[in-house]
Amino acid sequence: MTNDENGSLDFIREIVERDIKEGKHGGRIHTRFPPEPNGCIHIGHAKAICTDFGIAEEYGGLCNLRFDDTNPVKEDVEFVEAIKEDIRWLGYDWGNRLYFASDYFEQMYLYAEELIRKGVAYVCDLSAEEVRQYRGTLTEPGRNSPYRERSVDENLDLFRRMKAGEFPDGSRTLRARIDMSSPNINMRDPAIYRILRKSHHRTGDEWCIYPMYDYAHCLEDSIEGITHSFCSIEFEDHRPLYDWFLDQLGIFHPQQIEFARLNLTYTVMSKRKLAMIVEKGVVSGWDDPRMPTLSGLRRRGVTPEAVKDFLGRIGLAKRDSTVDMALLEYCIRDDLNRRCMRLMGVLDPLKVTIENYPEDRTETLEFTNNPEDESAGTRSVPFSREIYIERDDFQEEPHRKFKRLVPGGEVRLRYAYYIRCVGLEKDEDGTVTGLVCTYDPATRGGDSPDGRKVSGTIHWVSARHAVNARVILYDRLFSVENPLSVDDFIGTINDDSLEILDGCMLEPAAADMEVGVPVQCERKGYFCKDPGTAGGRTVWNRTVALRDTWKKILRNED
RNA sequence: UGGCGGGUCGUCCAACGGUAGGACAAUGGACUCUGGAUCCAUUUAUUGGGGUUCGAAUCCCUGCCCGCCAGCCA
Repeated sequence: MTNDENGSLDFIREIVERDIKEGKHGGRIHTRFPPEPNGCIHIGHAKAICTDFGIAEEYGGLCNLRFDDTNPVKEDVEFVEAIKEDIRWLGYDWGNRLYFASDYFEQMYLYAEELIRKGVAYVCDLSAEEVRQYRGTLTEPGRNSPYRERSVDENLDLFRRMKAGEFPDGSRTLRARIDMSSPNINMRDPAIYRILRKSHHRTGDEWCIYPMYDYAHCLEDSIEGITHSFCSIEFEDHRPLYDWFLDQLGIFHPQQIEFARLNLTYTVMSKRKLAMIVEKGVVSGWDDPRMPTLSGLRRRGVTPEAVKDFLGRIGLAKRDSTVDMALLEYCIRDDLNRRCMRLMGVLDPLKVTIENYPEDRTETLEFTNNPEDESAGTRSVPFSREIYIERDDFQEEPHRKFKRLVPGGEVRLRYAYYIRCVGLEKDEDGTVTGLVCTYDPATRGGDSPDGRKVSGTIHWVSARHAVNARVILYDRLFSVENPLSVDDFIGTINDDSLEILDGCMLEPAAADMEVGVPVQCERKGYFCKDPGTAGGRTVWNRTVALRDTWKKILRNED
């Protein structure tokens, strides 16, 4: 993500380059990625990760990983390891700079006492409800708290007793003393500390007061010597507060810069909403291959390179936008096309008997592993009298533009032989249950010596050698571009987002494929082996389908 | 209706006072032992109105539209 598709710098990199040029912070670049450990990383977070880590990398700087764990009621250790794994998967390294906001609780407390001594923070006894009433509204100024004029000594005494656990949860807060009539509601004496008796995943019961985000975050950045603090656009009107705390304390002052978060069509990108569909069992978990989470994409077979390519293409700006899922799919195909080994896999098998091929014979044919990459070499694939082809590669009464197998017609079996359909078997319902074909021995390898052409080439698998597997087809999780445009976004879930196919027939090489490594099943799409199994058979996830021009032809006829 | 931030092809991003360009998508064609990939071509945009200027997407004024903010969440 050096720059965007145009070769021009995004506004953040412009700022960074200017700061380096002007020698700000001695030309030092130090960023941080500050996740709250309360959910899994999704591709929207990946945009932030690639901005934070990517920019540090590009400009010879450092990026810290810091868990922003200031709210023990929402956070959980289980997410800490998962988040670290996702960042590593993207290819980033925080070295020995793994931090937790909770590491700084003592220092933050000391800074708070300093604010009290300066007369810019006070202990307020108003209840949460009262605070709300005093705050005013968007159009009306707030009113000063009756506790706003307490003396420094009284505030200090009260704050220390808050810390000592003398007061019940929620009974008091420490607030910044700024301006209750500020048009920016964030500046209307925001809370700095709340009383909360909840065991913290790292500090246990050491604290019963916890700092609020606005107060904690700027301090965390300052303590770590962060030069550029990137965050999403909704924090823009928190920036005056970020700056205020730092200025009051007179400590190292990082620059907060906001950019637009990523939205994608046909999905949702909020931890809360993703958590909801996990909890409701709409998907199998955070790593369900339909989820926009990094663990979901990974399980589906998407590579970090594809994700990073995508992120590089969408750019970095302030205006809110919704990127077309088709672009992500393009990036995935583009990446996989170049790297993936090809395999023959028949998803909906139709048995073909080649009547002039000896019953007891098996021969070995050489297949190209990847036409895009000669170094990928070749492999041996067995051929025999009975094979499977894709059911929809045969049409008894062909569409006028159909180029595959038809009664009496000839087609090429990929890298094998020309075959001609000479008969078909049907059950009592008239459903085709098998085909009888003849092959031309002279076309071995797939070329005819007489130069005659066939209209199409289809894939196949030797019946006797096939690996029987379950294949799961995934589609977009939601049926509408913007699920949040309706009241009940759960109602727009795409009922066809998952399709289980049993009895799929894969060529023998499939058995040797590693879990999670995507391959291209020619003419069908990209697939990878899932960690799970079904009835002793392997399960394959479809990463993404190949572009399907045939489907488009049919669609455009309607 | 208070504040802050935004409005450029269908979508995303450029153009930083000097020819509005790229990518994806779409459409048409070429090629092809994957109806894949590749290649070529085509369609489509500066939020309205005023100004400043030789010249405005860009600067100014003024409408309009969109997003965010009234947690003791982050």
